[in-house]
Amino acid sequence: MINRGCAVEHKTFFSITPATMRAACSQCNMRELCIAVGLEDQDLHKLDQIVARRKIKRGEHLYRAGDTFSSIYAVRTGFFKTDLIGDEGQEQVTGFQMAGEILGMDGISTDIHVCNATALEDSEVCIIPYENLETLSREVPSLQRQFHKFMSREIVRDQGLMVLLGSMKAEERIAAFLLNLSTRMKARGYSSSEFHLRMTREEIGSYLGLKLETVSRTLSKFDAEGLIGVQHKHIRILNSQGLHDLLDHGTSS
Amino acid sequence: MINRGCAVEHKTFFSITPATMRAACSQCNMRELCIAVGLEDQDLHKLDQIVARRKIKRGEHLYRAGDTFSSIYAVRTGFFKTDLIGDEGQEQVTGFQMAGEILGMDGISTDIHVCNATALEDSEVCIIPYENLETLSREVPSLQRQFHKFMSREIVRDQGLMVLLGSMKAEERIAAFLLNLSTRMKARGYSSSEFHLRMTREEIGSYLGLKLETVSRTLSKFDAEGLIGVQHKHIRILNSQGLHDLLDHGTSS
DNA sequence: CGTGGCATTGAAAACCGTCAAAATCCGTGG
DNA sequence: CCACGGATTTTGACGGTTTTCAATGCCACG
Repeated sequence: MINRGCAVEHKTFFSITPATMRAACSQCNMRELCIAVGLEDQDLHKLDQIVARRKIKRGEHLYRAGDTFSSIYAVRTGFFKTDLIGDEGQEQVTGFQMAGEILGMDGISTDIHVCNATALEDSEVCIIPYENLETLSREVPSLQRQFHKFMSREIVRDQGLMVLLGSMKAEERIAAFLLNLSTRMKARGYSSSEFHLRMTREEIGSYLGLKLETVSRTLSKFDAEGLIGVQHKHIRILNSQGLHDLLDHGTSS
Repeated sequence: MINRGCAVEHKTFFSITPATMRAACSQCNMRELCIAVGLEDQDLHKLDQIVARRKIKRGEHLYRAGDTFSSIYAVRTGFFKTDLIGDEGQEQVTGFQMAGEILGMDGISTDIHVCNATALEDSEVCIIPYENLETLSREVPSLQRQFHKFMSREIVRDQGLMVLLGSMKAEERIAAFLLNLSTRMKARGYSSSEFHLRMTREEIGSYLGLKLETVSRTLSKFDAEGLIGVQHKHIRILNSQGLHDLLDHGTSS
């Protein structure tokens, strides 16, 4: 639906074509954030042999709940969301992923993806076929270690979100969300104080366990208090410390 | 503090003593639920070589947030909780673990445990030293695969909890919790309709993002409606379908 | 038999969700 | 270039659910 222009064929997903090109982890500027972190040159080249790339346009799915699992994906450029659709059709966003972050590890458990992964802007991913990754990580211990660290990091991230959802009030959730985005932008060389939200208020709300009206209201309140500047999807962090203080405070009293 | 009686030394954790005995996965009746599932006999024996056991008394910690990570643990008997302590000291329970389930994978990410693991009854765990597991899983692909599946399962479990915390009302959360416990008891050969809760109302509430009073009230309401029977920590599931119906309903409308 | 932790129950208040309406933005087509 | 329509966002008023505060009861354990 969002497919105007750029009329070249981009349909072949699992062979090397303009759409899915041989990757070059050894050349990638995301390699220090990605699963390739800390690998020797010779091991990077082995990784190059199994990794391909694929472009995903905004609104397209990288995979859907129910799809057979075959690969994990590293975001190279762009922005994704993952979500689950509950029994009655309501969406629950489980994460937002940016460059260097890994998608698809939910599928290893049962060989079927349990969530959807959708591009929120035109994006590019590295495709890491899981069977090949298993094989390669048997001969490259540092790759094995990194892969395990990334799975563990996902577990820790999810538990952090459980704390947020289980014990924080709306203002604390929004503050935590903004600070988290800010930190991740900074780690990628972008401004930590000014960025565009790639997701809707509804998606933010779903992620944080709030309704979109509550998200909107809270952002407006922060704006009125001078903590942030809000213009639609453009956010400026004006008082980072003030947002931090909101977190520590709500839990005390 | 809950250490009266049983005055034998139980202090040596990483050598083979009465407290940490050589395990025998090949003999273990939990092996089909545990990480050893599907392994050939010869591979089971290799696993035996690296696994030890340890008894944990009720109230004792298996590990604490901040501890250096060295091993993951498989629950052999008993019942555990994992929790995080927030910046201001409030507890957030992140999970309850029973026989066959794996603890400690949060530590792989940074080599430091981020959560506490506490025995809620006298328990026994299998200690699986992580370095050895990495090494062995390089030569035993089916073990490698199982380990990855367990990490992925943990991710999927956490995401399910995120859905619960992000979109369910109190009654739905309690119903989901009881049904989840019931299912896991049944998988271990216990009654699915009658069991003892090993945790307090406060721990249940922390896990489900509710206050203990709400947990108590909701259990009383279910009791009054004939869905369950409640006597302190003893629970009988009287109308399993009725609990299921609560789940589907709340999400519609 | 008394103490302390845990659980239950009630009443009031806070917080967030729901419903509703208006405003703004963005892509499309005239 | 401007006008239009749909999606998104903002804002307000109200109501419901859960939390908070408080008091009582129950049970296990010493």
